[in-house]
Formats: sequence, structure tokens, C-alpha cells
Amino acid sequence: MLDVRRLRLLRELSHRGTIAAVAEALMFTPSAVSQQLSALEREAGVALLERTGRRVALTPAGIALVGHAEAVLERLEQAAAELASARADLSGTVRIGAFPTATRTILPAALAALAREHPALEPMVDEIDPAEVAPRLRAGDLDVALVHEYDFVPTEPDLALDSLPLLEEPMYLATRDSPHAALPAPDASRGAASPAAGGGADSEAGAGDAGAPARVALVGCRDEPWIVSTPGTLCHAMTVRACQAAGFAPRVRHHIDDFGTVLAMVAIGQGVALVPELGAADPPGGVRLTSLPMRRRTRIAFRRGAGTHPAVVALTTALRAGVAPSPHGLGPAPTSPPSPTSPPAPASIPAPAPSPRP
Amino acid sequence: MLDVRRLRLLRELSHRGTIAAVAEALMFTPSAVSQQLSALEREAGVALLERTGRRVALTPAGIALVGHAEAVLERLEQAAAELASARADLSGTVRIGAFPTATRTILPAALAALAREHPALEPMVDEIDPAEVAPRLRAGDLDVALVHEYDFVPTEPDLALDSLPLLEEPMYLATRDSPHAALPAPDASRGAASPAAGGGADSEAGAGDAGAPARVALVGCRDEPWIVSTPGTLCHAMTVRACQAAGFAPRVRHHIDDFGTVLAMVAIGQGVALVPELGAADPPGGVRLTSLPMRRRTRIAFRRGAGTHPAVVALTTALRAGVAPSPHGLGPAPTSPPSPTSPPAPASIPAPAPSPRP
DNA sequence: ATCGAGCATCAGATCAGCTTAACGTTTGGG
DNA sequence: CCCAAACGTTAAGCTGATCTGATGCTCGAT
Repeated sequence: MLDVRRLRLLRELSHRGTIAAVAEALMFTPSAVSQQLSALEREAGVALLERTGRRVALTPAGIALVGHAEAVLERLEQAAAELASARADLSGTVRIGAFPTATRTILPAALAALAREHPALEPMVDEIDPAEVAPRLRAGDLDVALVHEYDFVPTEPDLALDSLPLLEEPMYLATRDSPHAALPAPDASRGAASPAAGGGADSEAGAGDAGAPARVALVGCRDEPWIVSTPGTLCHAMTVRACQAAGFAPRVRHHIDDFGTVLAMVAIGQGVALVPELGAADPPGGVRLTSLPMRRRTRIAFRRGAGTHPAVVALTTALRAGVAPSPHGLGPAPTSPPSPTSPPAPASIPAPAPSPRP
Repeated sequence: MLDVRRLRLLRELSHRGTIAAVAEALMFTPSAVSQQLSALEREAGVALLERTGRRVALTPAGIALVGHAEAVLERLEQAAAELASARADLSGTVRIGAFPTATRTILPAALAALAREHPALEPMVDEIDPAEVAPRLRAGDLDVALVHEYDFVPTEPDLALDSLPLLEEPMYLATRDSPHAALPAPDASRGAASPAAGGGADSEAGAGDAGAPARVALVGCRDEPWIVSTPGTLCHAMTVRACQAAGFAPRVRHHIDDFGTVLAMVAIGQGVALVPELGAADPPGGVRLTSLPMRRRTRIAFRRGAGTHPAVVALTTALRAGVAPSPHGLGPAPTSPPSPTSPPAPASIPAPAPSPRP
């Protein structure tokens, strides 16, 4: 009988590409992974890995086997979920991954509700960029994660993961708002003073192609210094891609992840930035927020098969309850098909942007 | 992650009922099985076994988990089958279980063809009663098995196994055929001299209810001594049930498994017997064979998921080729729906017969 | 009441699998 | 062109999981 633990190593290898990465992800030494994969090949009787130089690649048989591994692991996840449902009290720990903004805005209320409903359930939160979520969910480091996806930043599907929509929010262009501004006024300057008041309702082109109108708003800032997130994060990719789509490459001055800090920097004229509504809940004075027709969609991701796990259900319920009745303009995500085959969670930042660079 | 080896123990327990039986089947000591199941319960966090006196029973959670175990093991079986397909040469050993008659009649030709087509494949044959096939397939002792099922002997479905039809043959009542017979002549005495000549085509009621006509033929022998197979075998159950359905309990004189020997005993007047056509290919003189409207269906059984394993496919092909062009009256099984969800293989001799006893 | 079947537990032995350490190879950069 | 970092493999040693064997208990049958 094929060893499922070894199949799991193979699956990780198919995602990460190198044995060293698999080892790091699953907390082993590369030696152990190498030995176990060799053993797997031995019991399979077929070559699964092709040693090419200092790198390994999966053979067709290896790729096929990964498919079976995914199926088996999914079923085991389902079994674990059913067992957890059978347990009388919902106890143990849930490891939650969340991007920084979510940790501050939507998570606290959800955790409070969770503690009220299930006192024995101990949530553990990890602040983590969505780009790292997929590997850590697969590896079992995390059980649930809040991720977001932006227009312009495609998400590649992951067979091992599943996700449900949570909310959708508009994006804003943050510029300095001073009467004697040296900044060129953005053309589409209908900017609301605070999105918390006006809400997301004033974003004109709700769902259509976000390219053209966004370009109009952005090109006015093509010569401004930009404040973006740390390279490697999804938010960094988002800003760069949006600018590329508008036809220019942003001149980056600062790398700052926290949107509160970003807005403070904008207020003192250190640059412009793109911020999502949740990151601009309480903007400092002197910042003009221009609603863009780009949106950010936040989803709840988990391992495929774990969607019925009571802890996941409880957290999902708590998160939705915390989002739905909110007076904020950001509505809950349109109750889109909550099918289990809905677009999976994002993995990592892929492929270069298709737009040309001047 | 749930340990699949332990899940396999749980599945076996659900079939066999006692830890001791599981241990014997999987070549462990009861101690090891007990420890592993305890460990499984610990990692499940729920009670899976209910210790009731000196016996264990599965809890609802345990039963549910068995369902997942079946699914996981089936998928692993599929994976193994696909890997074997990817292997260039079909080599290794196939362990085949077959009932004695099949071992002598249909298996040799198939093994010869198999050796011709796949010289590197080494078949190992175990002569075994169909009643024991299911456990041994599940345990991995066997890879493929020839089993048969009789009218009157219901087969209980087994989620872990799958099967394909191979052939169908009529049953005969064997009685002494002497001019000055002290035996009462069977009413439906149209007996062909040799079934190999007349074939199964002269059995009147092909598929209909076999009860009534069979009763007519059998009741004439209600006072004869009977020769039946060893208790515990499927063939034993078949004769007893058929007689019960005809309204009497057979007076058993001999327990003999080999149908050739049975017919020899019939020829010298030691009793009467029910024999399938394959068991009566070359009957000795002095035996009258009366065709009955009962049929025996032979199937090829294997673990669910292994249906695409090249070794299984090769053996199935060889068996079918050996049966189809045969000049014998016994046709190949009517090409009934070869769906993978066709009636699974027989397990063991179940439930008492519904017919009353005088 | 006694016996045997079945299961749990404990101590000891065995073996699979992990880590450390050392080595060969490849590849990208200076 | 050369070097250093990255990657994978192998050998040796160790640890923990798991199996065996012995013991004790409970229950049902003779």
C-alpha cells in the first residue's frame, strides 16, 4: 500500500519544485525528504522524479500520482472534519492566517464572537501575507486563512485548497489634499472626504472592466513618488500591476506595509498610494481619497475537504456575522455561488503583467 | 493527519467484528491491533469502539470513519493500478484465488495465455472457497479471485470489492443411471448423457424464478442420501438451500468437495448430488445428469479501484478469451452491464434461509 | 463454578525514519 | 574563467514508533 505521508511529500514537491523547499515547509531536513521520496519511488516501481542537474522534476507518472495524492488527502481532511463534528464540544486550537489589515479590522469582532460561542476553542492568529497562505495551509501550519485578491493580480488555482467569499471593497487612490497642492489634481477627482461616510457606493463602475477608468485616475500620478508595500507581498504586486496597466511604472520611494502609516506619509506629502477601504477607515487630515473602479475581494481559504470542519464553519459564521450588519459601505461579498468548486485561494504572485512598458 | 494504516485496521474490524480476527487476517498479534486502534481513537478525539464486555462494537463515528477509509483505500488502489500501468513491462506476481473446479477447468488455459502475453508476470494460484475470498482480497493476500454465486445463496455487497461477470453455467442433478435402478426416476428426467454435448441450451427456464421447476426435479430425491461439499463452503450452502427451497432437508451421507469424486460416488449408488456444468465435463458411466433451471454465475473479483490494474486487466482478458470461443455449451456470461458498480463480490455465507423446514 | 475466548496493558525488542555530517554536482555571478 | 552558493545524495548513528510476548481482567458458556 502506498504510504500517504510520502505522497504528501510528493504533492508538496509538485508545488514547490525543490526538495529543499519541501523540507523547509514540512519541518524536515532535505535528507529526510530525499530518502522518503526515494522510498516512494521504490515502492511505486516507476521513476517519479527526474534528476536534472541540481534540480528535480516530476515525471508524468509522478504528476499523475500527485493527482491521486490530492484526492486521498482531501478525503482524509473530510474524515477529520467529520470526526471533529462528532466531538461534543468544539475544542482545540484553530490556526488562523490573516493579512495585517484584516487582523485589525474584521478579525477582532469575529474572535470575540467565536470566544462567546465556543469558549473551548482556542484561536491562534498569524499575521501573514496572502502570497504565503497557500503553502502554509497545505503544510498544515494554518487551518483557515483570510486572503484577498486584487484586479490585475491573477490567482492561480490550487487543487488542494478551497475558499469562500467574505467581502468585497473598493480601492482608493490616496493623494495629498492641500489647497495649495503642488500635486497635479487627479482628473477623476470626485474624491469623498472619508470612505467611512460616503461608503463604497460612490464607486462608479462596480464590476466592469476596471482598466480604462482606473488608468484615467492613475495616470495623473505617474510622476509622483509612490508608497508601496514590501516587495513579494500581494499588495506590492497590486500597485505595480495597476500602474503598469495604466501605462507607467511607479517611481517607488517608500516600502510600507501598514496602510495607516502609508496614509500618514501621504498626508505629509511623501507620495501617493493605493489603499483598500479597510485600510482607510480613519484617514488623517490632508489626505484625499479618490474612489477607483478597482475592487479587492477577501475570501476565507482552507484545505479542500475541511469546509465542513466545525471550527472552520464556526469561524466563517463569525466572520460573516461581523461583516454583514456593519454600517460600513463595504458590503458582504455578493452571495456568489458558494460552490465548493469556486475559485480557489491565491497561491503566489505569478506571471509578469501583460501590459507594455513605455 | 489520520493514519491510513490504522484506518485499514478499522475497516477490517468493521467486517470481521473482533480484534482477534483482524489481527489474524493482517498477520499481527491482537495486541498490536488493539494498540493501533487505541492510537486511532486518540488522534480522532472521539470514541470509535465501544468496549462491551469481551467484545468491541463500532460507534456511529467509527462507522462513518470506515466509509472514509473505504474511499481512501480505493483511491490508493487506483493510484497503484495507474503506477503499474506506467511500468514498462508487466512484471511481479499476481496472486489469484480460485475455487477448485475453476482451477482445473478454466484457469489453465488462461494461465498459459497469460504466460505467453506477459512472460515476466508470475501468477500464484490459491485454491480457495469463494466464501473466504472477500476477506483475503481485502487483506491483500490475493489480488484477483474467481468466485461464483448460486441462486438461493444471496451474496452480500462489499464496498471494498468489485467484480466482473465471467461466465454462467447450468446446474445438474446427478443421479444413478442404471436400468434396474432402485432409485425413483426423477420426474423431469430429460437428462442429457453429457452436458458437454447437449450444452446448457436445454435448460428450460433460463432466467425466470428457479424455485418451482427446481423443486419438481429435486423432490423426487428427497429421500435419497446426498453428497454435499464440506460445511462452510458456498457449494455446501447451495445444495442445502436448494433442497430447503424444494421443501425438504437433505439427508447428508458424504462430504466431498471434488465434483469428479462426487460423480464417481453417484455412479456407484452412494447418493445424489447437485453439480455445476464445469464439474460434470466428463461424467463417468452410470450417472444421469438432469438439467435444472438453476444457474451458477462465475465472476472475477478484485479490490475496488484495482479494476484498471494491468495485471487484473491481463488476467481478465485471458480468462474471457479462454471462455468465449469454447465449444462448450456454457457461454460467456451475458455481456451484462460491466459497470464498475455492478453487484459486488460475495462475502460469506449469510442469513438463514427463509424457507420453512418440515 | 470453572473454563475459554476476547481485549487491555505493560515491559522489552525491533525497525523505520529522522538528523548530522560529508560529498559531488550544477549554476549564476564576479 | 573561477568561485561560491544551492541542491541533492549518501553513510552513520540515534530516537521513537510499533510489534511481540506475558499478564490480568471480564464475560459467556459448559
